[in-house]
Amino acid sequence: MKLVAIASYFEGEGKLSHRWSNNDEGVPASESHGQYISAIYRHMQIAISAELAPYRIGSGQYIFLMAISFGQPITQKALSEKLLIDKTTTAKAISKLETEGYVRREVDSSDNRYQLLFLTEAGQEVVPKVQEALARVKNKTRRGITDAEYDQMLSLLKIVLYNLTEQE
Amino acid sequence: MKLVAIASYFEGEGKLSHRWSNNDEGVPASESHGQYISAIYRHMQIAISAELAPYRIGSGQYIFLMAISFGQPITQKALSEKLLIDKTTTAKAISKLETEGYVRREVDSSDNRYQLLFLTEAGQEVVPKVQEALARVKNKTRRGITDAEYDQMLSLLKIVLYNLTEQE
DNA sequence: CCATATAGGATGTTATTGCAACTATTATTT
DNA sequence: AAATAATAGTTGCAATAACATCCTATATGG
Repeated sequence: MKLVAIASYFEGEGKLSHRWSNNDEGVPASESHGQYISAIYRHMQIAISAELAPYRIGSGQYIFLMAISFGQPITQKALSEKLLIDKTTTAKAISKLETEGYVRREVDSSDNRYQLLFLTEAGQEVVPKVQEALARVKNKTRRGITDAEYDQMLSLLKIVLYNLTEQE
Repeated sequence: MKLVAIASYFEGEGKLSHRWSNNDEGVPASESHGQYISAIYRHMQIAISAELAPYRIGSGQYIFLMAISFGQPITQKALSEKLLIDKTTTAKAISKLETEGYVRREVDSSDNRYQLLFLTEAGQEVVPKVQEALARVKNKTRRGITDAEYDQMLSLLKIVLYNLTEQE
């Protein structure tokens, strides 16, 4: 896939704006974050899939692997809430990670509804490699952005997410 | 789907940070935009799907409808490049819009490989409604963000997208 | 104690998306 | 002019993700 032009259908013939080509009037009021969020999401999926292919981990599974490694054991329900992902999506991602041998399920003996999730040995071993791969993608995509700007962007993204998920 | 907790697996037990709960040291270095981009993307898809359901337009089609309305006629190839979307995805989205009666295909007589895309009458009529629906989602999600901050966020998102798509 | 409600997961289906491979048309090369 | 390249689009397949629904286990109300 050749990526040539802009992401905004509001900009007509314009090219993807880089920092230095932003005009002085700022971003047009008609522009929306949605288009950029969407394009960034899709292309990050592509980049991460390529990075993690050697470990047979897809772009739909790595977040769960990382979350489990952060605080195991954890239940699927807790994962879903933490990552704001539907519980059925979580169930299927965990199944794949289990099939690949990275995650182990164990029924909580105090409440048989719960399945506690642990990393296997293979899981423990692969986590650092996944972290490195994710860091590579992150560093590539934030080139030319200062720490302060990056922090600001994250703060704003958090507000957007909050507005999307916490309202009425 | 109940959305309760945080989006970051780096934050442990923390809750989704709102502007006012950001600590003074700023965002931890380990946090990444990826998780927020992903969550925002998925929840925007949900919100937009709900808004556009009455018109039988899915979250995968509205961008194409808007882009066609912006500058018709246009080819699928041009749409794909403009929106940074794979051409096969474009083909399928256009098929749906055609089935719903919003878009019309016409072979370019000067080069039979091209199919020029136009809005139908129904398409012309639905576009303003789609714009309103998108504006509702946009306005909801940018509550509490000033114009200047929003502009800054878009500028930074553009850099991220540029880094993802224009590098080697 | 039993009926109902609630909670955690699993399964089936559908929509979005990208890749590989293909067809058809135009452009280029020899 | 014939063979080969390149271009626009389509089709088949697989992965991600959500919704509806169901199952099982625990909690709660009568």
